[in-house]
Amino acid sequence: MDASPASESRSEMERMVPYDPDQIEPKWQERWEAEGRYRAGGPEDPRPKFYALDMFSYPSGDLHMGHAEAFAIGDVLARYRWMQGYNVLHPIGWDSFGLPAENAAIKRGIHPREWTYANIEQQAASFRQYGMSFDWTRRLHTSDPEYYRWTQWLFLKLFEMGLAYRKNAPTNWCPTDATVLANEQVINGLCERCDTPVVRKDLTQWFFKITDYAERLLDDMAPLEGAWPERVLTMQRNWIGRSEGSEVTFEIAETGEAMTVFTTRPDTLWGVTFFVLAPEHPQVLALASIGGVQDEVQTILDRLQATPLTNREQAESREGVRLGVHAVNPVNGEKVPVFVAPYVLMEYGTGAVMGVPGHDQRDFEFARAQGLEVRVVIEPEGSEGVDPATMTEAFPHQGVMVRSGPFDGVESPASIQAVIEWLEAEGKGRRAISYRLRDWLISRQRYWGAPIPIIHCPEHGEVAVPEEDLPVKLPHNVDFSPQGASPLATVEEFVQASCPMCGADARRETDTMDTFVDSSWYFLRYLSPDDGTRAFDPVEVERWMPVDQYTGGVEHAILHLLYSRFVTKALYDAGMLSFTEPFLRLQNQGQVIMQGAAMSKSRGNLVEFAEERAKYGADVVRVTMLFASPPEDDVDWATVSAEGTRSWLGRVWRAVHQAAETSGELSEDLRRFTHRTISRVTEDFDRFKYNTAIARLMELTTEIRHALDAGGPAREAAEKLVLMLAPLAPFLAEELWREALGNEESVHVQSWPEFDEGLAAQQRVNLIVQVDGKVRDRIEVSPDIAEDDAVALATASENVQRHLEGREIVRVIARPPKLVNFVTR
RNA sequence: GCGAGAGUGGCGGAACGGUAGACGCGCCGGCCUUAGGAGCCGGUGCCCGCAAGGGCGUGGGGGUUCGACUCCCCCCUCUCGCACCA
Repeated sequence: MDASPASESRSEMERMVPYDPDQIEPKWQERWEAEGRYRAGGPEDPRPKFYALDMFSYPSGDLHMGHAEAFAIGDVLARYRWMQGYNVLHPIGWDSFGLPAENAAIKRGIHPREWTYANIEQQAASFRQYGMSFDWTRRLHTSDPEYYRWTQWLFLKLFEMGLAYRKNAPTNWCPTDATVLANEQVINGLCERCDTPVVRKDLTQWFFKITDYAERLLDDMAPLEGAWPERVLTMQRNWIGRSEGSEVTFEIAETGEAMTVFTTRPDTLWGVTFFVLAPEHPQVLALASIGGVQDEVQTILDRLQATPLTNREQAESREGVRLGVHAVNPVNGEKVPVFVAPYVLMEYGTGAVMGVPGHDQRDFEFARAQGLEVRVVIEPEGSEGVDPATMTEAFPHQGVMVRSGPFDGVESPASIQAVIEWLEAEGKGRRAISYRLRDWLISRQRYWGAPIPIIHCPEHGEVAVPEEDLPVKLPHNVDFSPQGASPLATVEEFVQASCPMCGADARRETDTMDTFVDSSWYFLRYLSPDDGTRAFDPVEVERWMPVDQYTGGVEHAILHLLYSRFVTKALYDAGMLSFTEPFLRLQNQGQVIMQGAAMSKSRGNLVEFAEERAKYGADVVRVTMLFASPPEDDVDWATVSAEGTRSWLGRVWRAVHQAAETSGELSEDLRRFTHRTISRVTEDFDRFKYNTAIARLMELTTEIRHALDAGGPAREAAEKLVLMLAPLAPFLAEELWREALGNEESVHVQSWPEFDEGLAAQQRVNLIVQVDGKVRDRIEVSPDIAEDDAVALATASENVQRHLEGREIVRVIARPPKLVNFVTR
């Protein structure tokens, strides 16, 4: 290779200022801000709208590389849509209520508010340094009274609709910290903070009736198919856990009271040999007294009471207490013994099950442990009978009904339907659907959250705080160290209230709301963040919603996304929204891990965004993240090369500067390559495949380099390169666009480059010639080569001739211009 | 156990059923340099061969096809969710 290109670029380099992010990034950040560059257009804006939403940040500290990944992906899309001519709304806010603020405050002796807002400021500064195209005028924090006022309004709305209610429920309780813990805060049965074994405690709690929406939450997933990641939809489906079956009513022989069970297999009713109640079932103690076994039952209850909800070992045992009463099987009048056993859960179905040991593994194990009869009433088709005495496990599959009275010989699955219809006709049961989904427990005995706007009146019970009295403000000076009750209960002036209905002395609710309530509607608040008269402006909501693209981590696959969907449907039912699904498309980005492990402070492998940014610059961090893998895959920061990215952006820097000095028509080759690149990069952007888009841009950079080294013009190609680089490396692109290429206007208001189909098409392609499927030659041909010509060329190939020697061609597969395959014998 | 997804060079990763490994990291060689951890040019799946060329290669085994990383069946491994859901 000739040495002169190298020396040429060397002299260029000596004249040229080197690529230095520190010199360009702060400058543009300030100017964009001053120009209001990313403010969404108002109602008069004629462009089509695009609502690009990123899952907002929890202010637990400064940004780390996980944020860098997630927000880079969201930002590239927003910038790309701007360039495509959309009016883009790309807001940012903070999910700023929550337990970590309290924990940090307790640990450091500062107020949660101080800690929270200091972190927010730090994150906001980092976002700016990162080049995020946020509309800062819409910024919100869920812990601001101006925001949580409307979270309280939402609560009242649901309360009014009968969707918010209070009931007694078991919770996780840490005896040392004297507080309730979320399930996530119980690690292996221990309190995450003090390692004390967690126990169960029944408390009266507020719930949202999300179970009323189970069916719709399921049905409305249909249009999300293909637009949301499949696994998120699957997780939501599993979480809702719909089971079809029937309810069947048994009768307690000794008392005559009805006892209903839910079963998905009513075709096994003739195999019932016992009946089991959950220990917490409300009838248990009364029934136990009949058989005189209250003490045994109480022992189980006490032990359960001391067992954390998350500890399942307890329930895996097959212990149980015979209550001494009997249940009458409605299908055959048989009396079977009633037990109480911890393997039956109060939370699912009716808290009572019919015991069918022949066809349910848990029932089978229980029967063996308790010495109960196992009866086979379903047999595999064509089997000559199963002996219960020698069974080692239940037969839970479908089959033919036997020993089932009128249903003998009926096969499943039709048998299930037949039995249900028969039960309904006989008045012994009915078709039923059971869900795994429970109501959403939203009360927290915590300080740093939105107070629940309810007043407890001795006369009128739970009374809504009148809307005009909102917000119910969080008092500032509160001892928020864990006491057992909500810290707000210790603030007498907060608690004291008068009943809005009768004016009598009353007490304010002291629980605060789960932070998932805050985040279940924030995407609506962005649309009119300063409206002091209502939660959201319906006109703006009509204009912007639903969200066109939602970007965030899979960790919210269930909770946040399910809650937001629920709240949207509830507001639709309230007549306040015209749509029932908030997010049209969902994009999950992968996690950023470090040396094969999830990043965490405790593991000591947390990579701070600020450090990487200081080392490489924002553009390099962005591009490195995006180039490492497709957005949905995990990225191990230890295995990616920011150095490689920096060196590429340096090449871009030099090539564009040098190309800017050239003028005139591009060479045919470079022009075609440029158009081809635009075509492919556009396609990659549309598929969110930023990694391959960057690879294409790297190739274009190399082509420009070659053209320059050959002394040819490259300016036009460099311009296109910079335009396509703009969403990915916004600072560098802006600097090159305005300074090196000398444009007046920002690169970020330019249109995405167009390409000419004809030019983008390849003018020479490789014709693959195969003999029996093995590649024997590659011939460069025109893309519009005729089949005959292709076969002729292929036949003429020397190497192909060698392989055809002595063989008979039985078939020729020709797919011009790509392939000719000779099939021989 | 159930459900979902994934297994491709030393590494991150590319490949409408049609050139496997684009692009990058790393490594090797060259150029330029007083020097270079800068830049530029080239090479780089494994094996045989000076080369031309050939053989083998996408977790394993079958199948469909002229042709399979890609589609179908069975198996193995890994990751992630859920997990006594009656």
